Amino acid sequence: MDEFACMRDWDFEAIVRGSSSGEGSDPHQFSYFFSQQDDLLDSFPEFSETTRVLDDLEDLYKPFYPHTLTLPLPIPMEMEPQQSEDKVMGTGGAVQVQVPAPASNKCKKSKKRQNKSVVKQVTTAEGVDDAWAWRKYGQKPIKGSPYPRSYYRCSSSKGCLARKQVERSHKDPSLFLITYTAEHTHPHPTRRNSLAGTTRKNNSLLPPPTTTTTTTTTPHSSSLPIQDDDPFLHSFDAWIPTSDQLIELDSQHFAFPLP
DNA sequence: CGTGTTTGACCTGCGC
DNA sequence: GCGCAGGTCAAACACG
Repeated sequence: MDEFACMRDWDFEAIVRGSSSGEGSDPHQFSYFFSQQDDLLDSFPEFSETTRVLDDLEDLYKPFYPHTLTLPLPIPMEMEPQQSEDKVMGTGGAVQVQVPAPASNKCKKSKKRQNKSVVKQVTTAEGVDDAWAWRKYGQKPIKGSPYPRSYYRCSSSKGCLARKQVERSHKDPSLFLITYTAEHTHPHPTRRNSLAGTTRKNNSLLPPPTTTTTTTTTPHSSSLPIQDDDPFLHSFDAWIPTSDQLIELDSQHFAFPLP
């Protein structure tokens, strides 16, 4: 019937609001990330198509992550907010990798805003609240994936350019891939601006309305309705470190320190 | 009323 | 140049 009906069962806000918040940084996450990378690519075919991010990442980081693993943590956070091309950090069971900017036109499929992004892989089991407030501004179905991609921008501060994209792995629905773009231009907020409008109708912590999908599949719609039925909804926010929160591992690589 | 989500339309980059 | 796909805008609406 509605091919995309299943999408409604996946609430991306679960990840947007959720994900890690900087604790539990485990260097082994890096190895996990790369060991999972093939699967990750399978899970996100559109990723392997639209960007060569992960390939680049592997090339870039494989020589480095053993070094990262041996890093004594915590590390004094004294680094200048360097705008490095790529950074690496791991938080709260999630894996984050700063995606290097594609070299000029090397990446054919690269679109705008490829300049600076962090790819973060998280699972639904992860979730610690974070004070970043994200405002959803779009959702699009992604070719090759049954799950739509959601687009969020930081609403903690006006003018903040931080954005993130959230999409779910169709192979392993417990995995989400969050891509951060740009950095927050403001201090980490202690609390949200407001909770108004954060939930709609059938919300959050309610159990899924067993196949009550009021299909509004507009043939040409770029957006798909989703249900707020994810138990992790509102439970946490995704976290993205500012440049001054990162620890420089070498001239190009960074990690976030354990608390 | 302020802030959030939803969603159709529009914009832009890329491949053919 | 055209079509496709991804990314963004903005109006309408929901919620506290």
